[in-house]
Amino acid sequence: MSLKHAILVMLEQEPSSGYDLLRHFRGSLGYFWNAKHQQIYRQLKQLCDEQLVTFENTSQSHKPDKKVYNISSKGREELLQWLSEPVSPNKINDALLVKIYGAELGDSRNIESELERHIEIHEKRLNELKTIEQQYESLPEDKQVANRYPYLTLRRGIIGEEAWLQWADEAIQLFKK
Amino acid sequence: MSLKHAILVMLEQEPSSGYDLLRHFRGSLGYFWNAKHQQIYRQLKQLCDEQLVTFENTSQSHKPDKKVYNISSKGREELLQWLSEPVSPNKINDALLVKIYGAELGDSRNIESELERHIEIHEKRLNELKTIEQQYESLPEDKQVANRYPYLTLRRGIIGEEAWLQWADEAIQLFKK
DNA sequence: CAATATTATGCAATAAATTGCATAATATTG
DNA sequence: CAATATTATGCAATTTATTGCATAATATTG
Repeated sequence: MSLKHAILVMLEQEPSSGYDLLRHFRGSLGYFWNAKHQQIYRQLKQLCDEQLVTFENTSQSHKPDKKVYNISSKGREELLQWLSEPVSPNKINDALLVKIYGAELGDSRNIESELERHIEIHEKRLNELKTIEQQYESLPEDKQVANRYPYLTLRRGIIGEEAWLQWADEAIQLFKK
Repeated sequence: MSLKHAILVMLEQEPSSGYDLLRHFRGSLGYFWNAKHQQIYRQLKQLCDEQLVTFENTSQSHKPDKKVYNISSKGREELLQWLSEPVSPNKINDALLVKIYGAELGDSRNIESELERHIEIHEKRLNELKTIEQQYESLPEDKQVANRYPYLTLRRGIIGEEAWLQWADEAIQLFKK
């Protein structure tokens, strides 16, 4: 499980509320980790129990109160430990590919339109990522250097989405035959 | 959950035992669905309970008995139904990227060697997939046409792995700086 | 001939993720 | 001004996935 560590990595960068983390997961970091708000809030509570994070109640004007979480020194230790351990490569469980695998059975036009729907989603995603990349490229060099590792994860997203779309092109051509 | 449907899709192609399915998942199909043997056996039992599959006990000479599962007509219905429903795009939860995101904190040489370890795994995987592709390409045309949809999923694997390695190249260059 | 790998199956416990439910204030759009 | 979206939080139940344990026969390699 790395939701724990994904959260710690983010808190290390800056103190955040559960909602901040959620947006982070949905936005720029969503191309490498996904989590629902229920999962995040629960995980934050657990991290509190394990004393890996602390929090402060912050009242906001005209908005509900929020809890701003900070990584603790114990949390930083845990994170460093985890960073030094090997992780296993990503497992792919891709329902769309299961469908395509079985396309002979079903209505291939239906599956084709499903594929087109996915293409739109991936194109949108790629555009979002490229926008973030442009923002990165317009940063002064020192800030680019400071963010080179997070930038690498962005590159993974871009290269991954481009490859996905390249594959989808091949797929569509086969469906059109 | 699509393990259910992944199994049904495979049983639709040919009757298999739990162990056959496991090898299928580990081998040619592993690039789009992963499952442990415990999960497969349990799922097969559930599919039996739901009457989506049937099975026959087959005794083998010099080997333990096995149960060969068949998709039932009810199972085929269920599968067709599922094929017509939309699925949501794949969620990516990539622990390696979490690590790279946080590489500034940890020992970057450590993370670099971790990356190299992953590169070897992905290179091996790509070679396996390309071997399968060559086998496909040497099939007579009618068989190629018959397997064009499963072939598409193979293409997804190849394009995906190539893109991964392309990204890893970029990443290694940055670590070497 | 001993160790290891492969074929073959499964239960039980735990961990993780998803889904449903629940609240509540402000902001925005039509 | 009503509807919808956004900000903000969380519990409970269910579903899925992983890990540990367990067995047992044959095949292969050193």
